[in-house]
Amino acid sequence: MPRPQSHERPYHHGDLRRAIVASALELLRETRSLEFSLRELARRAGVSHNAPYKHFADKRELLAAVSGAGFEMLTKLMASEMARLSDPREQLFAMLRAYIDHGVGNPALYTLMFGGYLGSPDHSRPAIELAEAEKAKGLLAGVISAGALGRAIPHSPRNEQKIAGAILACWSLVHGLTLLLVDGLVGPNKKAGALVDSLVQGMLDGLSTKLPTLPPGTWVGPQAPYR
Amino acid sequence: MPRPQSHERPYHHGDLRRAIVASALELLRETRSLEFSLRELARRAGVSHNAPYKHFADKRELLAAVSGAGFEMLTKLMASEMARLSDPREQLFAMLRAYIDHGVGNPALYTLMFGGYLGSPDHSRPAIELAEAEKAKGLLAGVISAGALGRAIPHSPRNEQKIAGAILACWSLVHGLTLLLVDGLVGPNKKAGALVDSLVQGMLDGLSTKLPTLPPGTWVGPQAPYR
DNA sequence: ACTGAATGTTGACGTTGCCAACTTCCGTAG
DNA sequence: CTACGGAAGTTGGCAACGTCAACATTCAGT
Repeated sequence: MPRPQSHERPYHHGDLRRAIVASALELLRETRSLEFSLRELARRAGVSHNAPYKHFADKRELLAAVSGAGFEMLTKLMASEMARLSDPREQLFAMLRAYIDHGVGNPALYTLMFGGYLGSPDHSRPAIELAEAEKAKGLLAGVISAGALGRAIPHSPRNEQKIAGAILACWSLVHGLTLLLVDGLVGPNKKAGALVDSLVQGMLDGLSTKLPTLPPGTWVGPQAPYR
Repeated sequence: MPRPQSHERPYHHGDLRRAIVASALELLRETRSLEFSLRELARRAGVSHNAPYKHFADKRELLAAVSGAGFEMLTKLMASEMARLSDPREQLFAMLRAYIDHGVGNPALYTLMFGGYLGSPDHSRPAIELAEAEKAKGLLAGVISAGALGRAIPHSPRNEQKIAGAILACWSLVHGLTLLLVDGLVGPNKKAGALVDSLVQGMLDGLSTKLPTLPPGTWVGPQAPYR
């Protein structure tokens, strides 16, 4: 009398963790909202409302994993865009466009990644996220170091600070623009590609001639936020 | 038998709406987290858990009001910083610094304002917010139009597009940088002022010589987001 | 074959956002 | 002056949520 149906629902899901993260990504994309419940994810995966706790200590931890997956997608996207080109300058542009597309194409995910959900109480981002975010930034840094600024500013120890400045400037610009687009504070965003092109173009030209030197003690990378 | 205490708790609070928004701002600043409950606010105001519903239809509406208050504070801050200077260029720098300070000094509020909490289902920001955000942007636009780009690009119909580009670039840069600082993805942020100075400096110099022309059809201002 | 660790389930608790019905108070029309 | 209608606040209830504790099932290694 056990098993009226044959091999339905084998008690152990097999790969719940992945299934849950996948469902979360799906939900984010579909609903464009980040207010989904842990229980809903469990339902979608066809398990009980408490099963996820065997894989995530917290809802927070779940969100961190989802965010991490988002960063992973982002780096993959940027890397593949970049791989099709050889000129560093063009690579840079392609990457930045990909960055924006990723954000605009999946606003809820982007908001989760950068919206500061995590790091509320102890204001520290989960390690998973930081690692993935670092990779994304590394791509940017690589291309810029490789000469996206033109040969006026070659990559040398002497230019370290200036290059760091350029990286930060690019990242900030693109990050901010993406958020503004996603928020609908600026538009229309059909032409986001062309938009960022012209902005970055102008900025890079400026940076190449008169690059900002970051104040000493500033570095581009993660650390304890606030204060 | 009514009124054992004298005139304690006069049943009608007097100015609940304001009190609630104030409490919310306080909570945001204190806890640096945006996960507070409507009921908690009611408790703080010394009213029942349902009183707020006489002033806000929704929690969303409450949050929108708080966000609006945040924009109001922001414009006030920027305006007062600006008023103490006369050179447009210096005004611009002061404003941008103020913008960043506002965000870094109150991360939870900033995240609420720009984190895309609102606009989930129908993806439209509450009107109150949009209006306030427009004012903030207006200040920026004013200063830039007034000549912050130097006399190479005076304010004339011919330069309309270029000026719009500069506004967008500045806003994006500062917005993105603020978020990165708040998120702790970049640091340390003690020197945020100097940081933005050098970045904007470089960018403006670049923009002044070779200003991006925005693709036709792009405008800087709110509209329906996504897609 | 036995056992311990993974993994999933059931049931419960406190809290939350919101709804409905009731009460208290104030301004104002008659 | 009084009656009354609506604004503002209260009480109680509901379903859903995040989380905890206890229990069930399965798998892996001896």
